[in-house]
Amino acid sequence: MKPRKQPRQARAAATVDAIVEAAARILERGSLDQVNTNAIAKRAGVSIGSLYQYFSTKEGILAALIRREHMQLRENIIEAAEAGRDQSFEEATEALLGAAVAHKLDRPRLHRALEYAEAVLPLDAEAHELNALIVGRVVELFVIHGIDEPKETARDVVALAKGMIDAARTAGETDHADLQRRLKRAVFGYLRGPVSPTIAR
Amino acid sequence: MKPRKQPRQARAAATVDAIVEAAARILERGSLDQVNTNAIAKRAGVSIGSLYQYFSTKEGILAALIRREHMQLRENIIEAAEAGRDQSFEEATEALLGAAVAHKLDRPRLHRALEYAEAVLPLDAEAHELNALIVGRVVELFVIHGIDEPKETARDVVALAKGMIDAARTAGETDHADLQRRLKRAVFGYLRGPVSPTIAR
Amino acid sequence: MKPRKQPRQARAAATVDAIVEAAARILERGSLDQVNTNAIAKRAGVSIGSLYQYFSTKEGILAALIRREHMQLRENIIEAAEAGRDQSFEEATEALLGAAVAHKLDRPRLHRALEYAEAVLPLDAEAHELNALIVGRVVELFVIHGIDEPKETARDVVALAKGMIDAARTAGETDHADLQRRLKRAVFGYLRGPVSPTIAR
Amino acid sequence: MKPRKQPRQARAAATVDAIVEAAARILERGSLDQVNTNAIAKRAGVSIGSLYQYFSTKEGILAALIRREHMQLRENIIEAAEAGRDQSFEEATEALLGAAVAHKLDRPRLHRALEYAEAVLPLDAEAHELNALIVGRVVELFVIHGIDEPKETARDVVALAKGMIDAARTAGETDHADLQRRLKRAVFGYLRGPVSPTIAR
DNA sequence: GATGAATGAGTCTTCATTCAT
DNA sequence: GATGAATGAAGACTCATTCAT
Repeated sequence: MKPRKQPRQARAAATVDAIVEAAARILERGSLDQVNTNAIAKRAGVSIGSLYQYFSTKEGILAALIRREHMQLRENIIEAAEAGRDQSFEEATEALLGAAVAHKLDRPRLHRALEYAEAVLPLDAEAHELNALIVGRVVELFVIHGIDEPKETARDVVALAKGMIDAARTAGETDHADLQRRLKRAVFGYLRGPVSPTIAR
Repeated sequence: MKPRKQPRQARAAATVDAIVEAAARILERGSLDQVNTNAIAKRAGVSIGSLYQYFSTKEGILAALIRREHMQLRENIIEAAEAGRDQSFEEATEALLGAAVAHKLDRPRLHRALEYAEAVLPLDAEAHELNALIVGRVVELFVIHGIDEPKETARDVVALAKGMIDAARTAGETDHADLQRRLKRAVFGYLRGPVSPTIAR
Repeated sequence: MKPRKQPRQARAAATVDAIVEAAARILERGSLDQVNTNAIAKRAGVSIGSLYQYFSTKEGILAALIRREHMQLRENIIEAAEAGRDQSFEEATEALLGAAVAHKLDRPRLHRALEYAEAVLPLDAEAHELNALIVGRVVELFVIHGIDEPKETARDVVALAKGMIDAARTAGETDHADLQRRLKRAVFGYLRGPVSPTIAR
Repeated sequence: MKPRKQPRQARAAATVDAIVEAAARILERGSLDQVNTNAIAKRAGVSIGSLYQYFSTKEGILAALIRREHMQLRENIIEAAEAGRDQSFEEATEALLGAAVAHKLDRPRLHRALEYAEAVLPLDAEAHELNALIVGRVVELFVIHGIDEPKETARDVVALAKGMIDAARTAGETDHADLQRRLKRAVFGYLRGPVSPTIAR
C-alpha cells in the first residue's frame, strides 16, 4: 500500500495527483464499489499500466486519497489551534469548529464515502492518530482555559461535534454559519457541566 | 431487492432467518465486501439455490437485515417513548438515550457496517423515516416539557447523541452507564441554551 | 424423454395436457430459453413436483408438444389427401396447400419456435418421418395425375410451399386466401416444367 | 450488444476474429445452447477476460457473427446484381440464385443455427433490411425485364427459393448444380404466371 | 398423489493485476 | 517509461431436478 516509487519529476507528481483526484471524483458520484482501477486510470487520463507504475494496489490509491484528506484536516486544525493561543476561549473554540465544518462540508459526498473506506482499509492506526491529534488540541485548549476533566470532555466534545456535522452533511445542509451556531450552543452547553434535573424549567 | 417468495412452511422461515443472520455474522467480523452470496449461504448452512429462493439479489439480503435492525430500534424507541409519558423529563430522556445506547452497543461492529450499507443501498427513504420517527418522539417529549424550538433542538440532540454513541462504539467502550452519564450531560448542557462566553471562566 | 407414466385417469390426462399447453403458451410469447420447468408448472397451475410425476425431463415436455403439433398437421394432411382422391388435381392440390397454411398460420409464433426446438431435440427422426409422409401424399397425388418425376417434383413443391408459408408467417400475413393464391401460382408454375429462357415475354 | 472496444492493435483484431469464428465453430457442431462464453473463449484459445474486453455480452458475439454472415451474403448478392445488368434475364437470375445457394450451402449447419439465433436476438431490423435488399435487387431485375407485379412476384420468388434451399440444406444436399437447376425451374415456372388447371393433364 | 423447499452444477460477467510490445 | 492486451480468480444468479413432508 505504499506508493511504489517516489515521483522524482514534476510530471510524475502530476500523474500521481491526477490518479488520486480521479479516485476522489469517482467516489464523489458513486460508491466505493464503483471505484475500480480501470475507471480511475481512464478518468485520470492515464493508461492502466502507468497507474500501476505509481501504485502497487488499488488500496494504495485509496490510502493516498485518505492521507491527502487527513493531511488537509490536520493542517486546518493545527493552524486554528496555533491561532487560538492568542485568542479568547470562545474565539479559539469557534476557530476549531470552523476548521472541522469547512473540511467536512467541502465535498461532502467524498468525505462520507471516505469515512467508510477508512474503516475497511487497514488505516485505523492513522485515523486514530488523526483523532488523537484533534482531541489533543482540544485538550490543550481546555487545559489553558481551566476546563474540568479536560480529556473526557474533549473526547466527548469532538464526538458530539462530529455527530452534528455528519447529520448536517447527511441532511444536505450548506449553511456553515447556522451549523456553527448550533455547534457552539452544544459545545458550550456541554461545558456547563453536570446539570440538575430541574433545568428544564 | 424485494423478497422473492414468502416462506409458507416453518422450515422455510427458518431458512430465511438463517440467511439474514449469516449475513449479520459475516458483516460483524469482516467488511461489506466480504459479504458475498456464497459465503452467506455457506455460513447459513444452506445451499446457494435456497438463498435465491427467498432473496432475488444480494442487496435484498442486506436490506432485510437492515430492516430487521431498524425494526428493533424502532420498537425500543417507541416503547421508551410510551413509558416516558408518565415519567419526569429526566427519566424520559434517560429512557430514550438508554434505548439508543443499548441498540448500538449491542453488536457494535454490525451496526457500524450496516450504517455504510444503508448509505449504499437505496434505503435512504427507510433510514430517513426511522430518523424522523426518533426525532419525532424527541420533539414530542420536548413539547410536553416546554423546551424552546423543539424541532431544531431535537434534531441536534439526536445528532450529537449519535455522534457520541458512534465514537464510543469506535473506541470499543462497553460501559453503558458511563456513556449514558456523558450523554445526559451533553444533552442537558445543550438544552441550557445559548451560553455566555464567560461561563468557561 | 418418454412420458414417465401413462395417465390412467381423466384427471391425470388433463394435467398432462395443461402442462404441454403451458409450455406452448410460454413459447408463444417468449423464446425457447424462457421455457423453464418452474414457469411451465406455474402456468399450468401445477406444482413442480407434480410436473415431474408426468415428465421425467424438460425435453420430454417439449417433445410432447412437438408431437402434438406433428400429429395435428399429419391428420390435416391425411384428411386432405383422402378427400383428394375423389377430386380434380386442382382441388386436391388446393386442399393440401390449405391444410398446410391453416396449420402454420394458426399460432404462428408457436410454430416458429417449435421449428427450432425440433432441430435441437433429438427429434429429427420424427420430423423426417412427418416430412416423408407429406411428400409421400404429394407424390401419390402427382402419380395419379401423371406428373413427371413425381418424387423430385413433390419434394421441391413441398419445399417451396414451406418457404412461402414461412415467409408469410414472418411477415405477419394473415390473409390465408391471398397466400393460397400465390402458392397455387407457384406450384402450378413449377409443374409447367423446365422453361425456355425466353418465357419472360 | 455493441462491441465494447475497438481493437487498435493487430493482435487485438486477431483476437476478435478468433472469438467470432469460435462461436461459429461451436454453433456448427452443436446447438445454440452449447454456445457459452467459456466454451467460446476456450475454443478461441483466449481467456474469458479477453473475450469480455471486446464483447460486452454473449449476445454481442452472436450478433457480430450474424453481421459477418449478413455482410457476406449482402456482398455476394450485390455483386451478382451488378453483373446482371449486362446479362440476359436468364443469366442474371442464375447469378442471383447462385449467390444465395453458394452462401447457404457453405457451412450449412452454421446457417441453420444462425437463422434461429437471428430470431431470438433483437436483430429483426437488420434481418429485415437484408431481406429488403435482396428483394429489392430482384425487383430491379424484374422491372428491367418487364415482369408483371414485380414486387409481389419478387417477394414470393425469394421466399420459395429460400424454402427450397433450406430444404436442400436440411436434406444434406451438396450438389449445387442440381439444386440450381430445380430452383430455376421453380422460379421460371412461377413467372409463367397463373396456370390453367388443365396443364397437369 | 401432491407440494414446494432444497440442491448445486453451470453460466455470465467483473476487475485487479501482469506483461509483451 | 508508457501502453493496452491479456489473464483468471471470484462472485452473482439460474434452473433442472430431487426429496422430505
